Amino acid sequence: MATAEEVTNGEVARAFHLMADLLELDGALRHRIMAYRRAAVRVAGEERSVAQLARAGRATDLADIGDALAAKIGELVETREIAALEKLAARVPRGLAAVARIGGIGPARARALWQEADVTDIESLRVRAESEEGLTAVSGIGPRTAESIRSQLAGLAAGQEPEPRVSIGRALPIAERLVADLGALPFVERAEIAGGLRRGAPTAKDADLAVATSRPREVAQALADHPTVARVLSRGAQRCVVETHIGLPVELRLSPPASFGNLLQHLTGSAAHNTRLRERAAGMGMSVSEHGITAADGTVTTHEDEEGVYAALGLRVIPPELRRDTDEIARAAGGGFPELVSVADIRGELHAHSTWSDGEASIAEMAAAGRTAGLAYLVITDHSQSLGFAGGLTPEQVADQWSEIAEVAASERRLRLLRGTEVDILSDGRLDFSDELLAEFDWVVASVHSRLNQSPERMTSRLARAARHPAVDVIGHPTGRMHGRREEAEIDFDELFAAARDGGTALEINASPMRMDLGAGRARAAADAGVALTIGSDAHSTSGFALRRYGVMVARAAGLIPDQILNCRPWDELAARRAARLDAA
DNA sequence: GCCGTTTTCGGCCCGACTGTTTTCAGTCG
Repeated sequence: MATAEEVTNGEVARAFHLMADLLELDGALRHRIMAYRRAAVRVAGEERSVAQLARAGRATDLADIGDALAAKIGELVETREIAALEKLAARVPRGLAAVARIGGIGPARARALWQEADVTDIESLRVRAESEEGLTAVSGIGPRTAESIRSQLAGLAAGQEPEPRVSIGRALPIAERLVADLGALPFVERAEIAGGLRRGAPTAKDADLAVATSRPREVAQALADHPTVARVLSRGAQRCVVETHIGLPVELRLSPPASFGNLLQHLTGSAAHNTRLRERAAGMGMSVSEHGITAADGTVTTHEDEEGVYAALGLRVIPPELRRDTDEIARAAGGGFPELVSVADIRGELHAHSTWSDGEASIAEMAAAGRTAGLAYLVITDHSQSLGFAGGLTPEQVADQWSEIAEVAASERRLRLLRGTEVDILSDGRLDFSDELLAEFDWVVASVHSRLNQSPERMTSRLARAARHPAVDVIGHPTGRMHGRREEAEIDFDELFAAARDGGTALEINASPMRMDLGAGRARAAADAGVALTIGSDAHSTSGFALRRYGVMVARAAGLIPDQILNCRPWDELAARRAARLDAA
């Protein structure tokens, strides 16, 4: 188990990313920079403590970590510093990396701005851009680039950095509408969403679309003319980039139907996955691109579907959610993958709200919507009393609510309607209802909603205590993260997983796209630790059950099968599980 | 800086588009 003082994998990864950024701005050799980036991704994706591996002298067990980087990890672990990084940071201005991230600048032009115009950060760039000599005196920057930089600076608040990311919950529906409309064009053979949205990444920088057609210019025109599109950013024979009215960039790539599989594979990525795939291909004397696979003798083979692309490289097709450069290529070369969980596998809903607390629909309306969504059972889990701002229920209100649930349940023939609660986990780990009341619910979700910035020790013991409670069936949105708003709470996950496993309590994959919490990496680790998982839509309206799909994306990215998700099982099994735990207590 | 179906040196993933350096480097994905 990691101690609180140990250097985390995230800190090692950040140091390597920073090193790569600074080396790039310093004009270092490209492949040396790539080595740092690659190592950073590797470390960030590692489930074990890299610091402890380093202490054991085994850091080079990790791919992409050689003697030099292992020594730097060791240095960071022992001294909290890397001398080479400090030296570089003293030479290269810290703010230059932000300059390089402005569209159209990049490391080479940032370096030129620094060397030729003394630009060291966004503010000095702003000063220079407004000065008399301007930006065009700097090599590599002409009038067009200078104007683009000025307009980006104008839209940038002081101190703010570029590159906003959009939640998948906002981006995916737009991408689906565009794909449906483009796919309906008579000269379009196929249209698919690709990129991070297809891989189920929680946030997206843009939406990537792949279209098979013999008339690419007309498809690009149709995209440019689409009512959701505000303006065209870039346009060529095979690619068209637009910006939608909500500010989401959309990249459309076009290919003939014969090589659509190659394009879809390429555009789905991830970048790291594609890099690995191409390395494998190179080892086999082949070369992979969006246009096809080139053999050693120069002949190019194209593929209508992704299956063909992977088969040509001796691989089984890899579910998009797993294409993250972890171990998926090795697995695809071996036995392949089990059938991952899908929305159709989910039998019931274990986390939903009504107007009794902060939901928008009545219990009857939620029941009807749940039935329409194909649920066999639905647990109403409104908030508990201390959550005042969300209309939490007192024990008296709970009794009244049970009467209403009984009434609605009596008229529901196909849907089993159940009495649940999302009980608040108080700051010391006690629960917001008495043990006696909690034991009477059909299902209990316990969640943290306040004081998320407690020390790691307190937060861990708080969650672990709730997880050991015999009446708690699942911990809701365990880390509290919300994309773009707050990071996950600092928790000792080994300890939480142990408490959940020993207590027979599940951890939730909360499907709300703003949360998607647990995330894929944590969910995988939980499952590996023997912890059961649930997928909870956290529906606050009748349309909320549709959010299940985001939770399914997380579960698939974690490599989970239906057996590992509790609400893929019939209700009677869950009820028996709960009864056994209450009996044992 | 890493690594070995090119095996301890010499490679390292591929291509579209843009603007500028007038023949191509840089950026981006």
